[in-house]
Amino acid sequence: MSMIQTMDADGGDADGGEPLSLHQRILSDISERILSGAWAPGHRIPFEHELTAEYKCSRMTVNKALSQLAKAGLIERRRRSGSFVRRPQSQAAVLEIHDIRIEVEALGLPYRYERVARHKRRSSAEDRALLELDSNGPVLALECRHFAGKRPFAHEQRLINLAAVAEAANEEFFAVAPGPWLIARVPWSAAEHRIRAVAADRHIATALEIESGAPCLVVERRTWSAEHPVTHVRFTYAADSHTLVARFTPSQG
Amino acid sequence: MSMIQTMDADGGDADGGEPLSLHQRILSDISERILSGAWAPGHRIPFEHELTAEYKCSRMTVNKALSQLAKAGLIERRRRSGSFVRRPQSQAAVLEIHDIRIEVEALGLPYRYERVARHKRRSSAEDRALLELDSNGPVLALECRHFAGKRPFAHEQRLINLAAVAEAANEEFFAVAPGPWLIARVPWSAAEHRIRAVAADRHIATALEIESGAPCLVVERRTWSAEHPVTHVRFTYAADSHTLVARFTPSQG
DNA sequence: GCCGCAGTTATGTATATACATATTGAAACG
DNA sequence: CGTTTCAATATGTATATACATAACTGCGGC
Repeated sequence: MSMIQTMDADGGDADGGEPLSLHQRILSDISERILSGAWAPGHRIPFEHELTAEYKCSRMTVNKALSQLAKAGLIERRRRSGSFVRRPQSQAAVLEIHDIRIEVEALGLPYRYERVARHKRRSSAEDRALLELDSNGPVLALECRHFAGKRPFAHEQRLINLAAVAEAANEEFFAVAPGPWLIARVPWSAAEHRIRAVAADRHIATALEIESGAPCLVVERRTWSAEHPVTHVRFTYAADSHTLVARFTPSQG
Repeated sequence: MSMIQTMDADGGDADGGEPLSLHQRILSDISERILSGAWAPGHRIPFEHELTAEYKCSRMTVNKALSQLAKAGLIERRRRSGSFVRRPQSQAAVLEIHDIRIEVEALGLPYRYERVARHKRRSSAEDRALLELDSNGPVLALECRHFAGKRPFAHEQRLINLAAVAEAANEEFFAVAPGPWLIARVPWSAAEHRIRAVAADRHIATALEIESGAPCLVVERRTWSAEHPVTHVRFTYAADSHTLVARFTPSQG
């Protein structure tokens, strides 16, 4: 009894070896077999009590690993029946959307920000549609440009709901871009992004110094914090200046 | 002693009440306070032993909740110091990329698939660059169209690595689109997506029945299974036919 | 043969306990 | 006064145990 886990060289595969906890090792062993295809979708993975015997550990430890695999969507657990490898369903990918300064500096180019216009106004019907706002409270409308080197990199059109972020009314946004300013102030938020291609209209074409009608990538983001609409922003990129990258790696717990 | 958890009406907030487990309730209580801004970034959340007293449960139960919050990125845990609300960093969003049939049918339009061309060949240098392939093994190159009603909805150019998916060599892809065919066969995969705007060239313009030079959304996907390149696919959509949607909700346990 | 009621089984959740580990703050010491 | 040491503390991981719950199995009664 007791025995409280010494966990040194046995098992035998003697691979690299930063100190992984046991449940993490179980998790990665199993997910590797699933991702390699050794255990195909539908395959029943060993019962908890079998893994308990294999790894000489308690059921809680095995359970921790399997619960995480289930939450990650790699397996499905059914009482009385066991745990089964799921078949991959919707292709989901994680899209990381960084601050534009970061994007530009990652290209090795100097970043510059310019505020083009700023209007405080009572929200129009169009504003309310973009922000998904009920009341006709005040909003701040901003137009900005982000440069990579000498060339315009992105055009930004933004609405800020002043009912949610009152302090924005006192900020000119000459020096700070509204994105980082909001991130520093609004604690945690949910967001929805819409991505599409458009032809540049005259206004955008001038702002981005491209031809009217040229293809552009548009990323629109709507942001909520604590259920309240905070901001709506539309970024427009010239076709050749920007590519979004999204990755998906199942689990990697 | 024992007491093994009866867990009925106390606490007092008497809200809705589908049967949440205790650690889930702790988790959602805390994440609500973080997301509402009540606990701002940097705030120290109660110690495990304090929550233990508040919820009258064991430390393991509290620990389970806090560990999950840490893994979800909402809090940061430091030994000896406590757990702290993190400040949100990179805006990350989950982009769900469904099968095109699903996308089209979600619009309420009839879906039709058409195979335009199919070539089996030894991989060219360009093929190898797209697939990130080392050897010059055989590949299958496909060109297809997806229709929504009478109009072309998307154009698909695909390479399949026949070293990874040998059976594809025997499939004509007249009736089945390569996407669903592969998903049913390749167990689990990692993927990388690149999204950008382009102007339609002559070939694409003809295929999508749009004007040459019109803006298009391009989604490229590279897929691996068990570290081996499986397929590279480029979908091209006419600007007005398609919008990608990505959502981000922090945590949601 | 069919239906309902146990019993069995695997997972789900929780407890009390034990020991490991990183970190901090204060006491002891040169 | 600065440095080293040490104990206190909060989290990290694991154990053994207990009971709950869902779902499948088979048995018995009709």
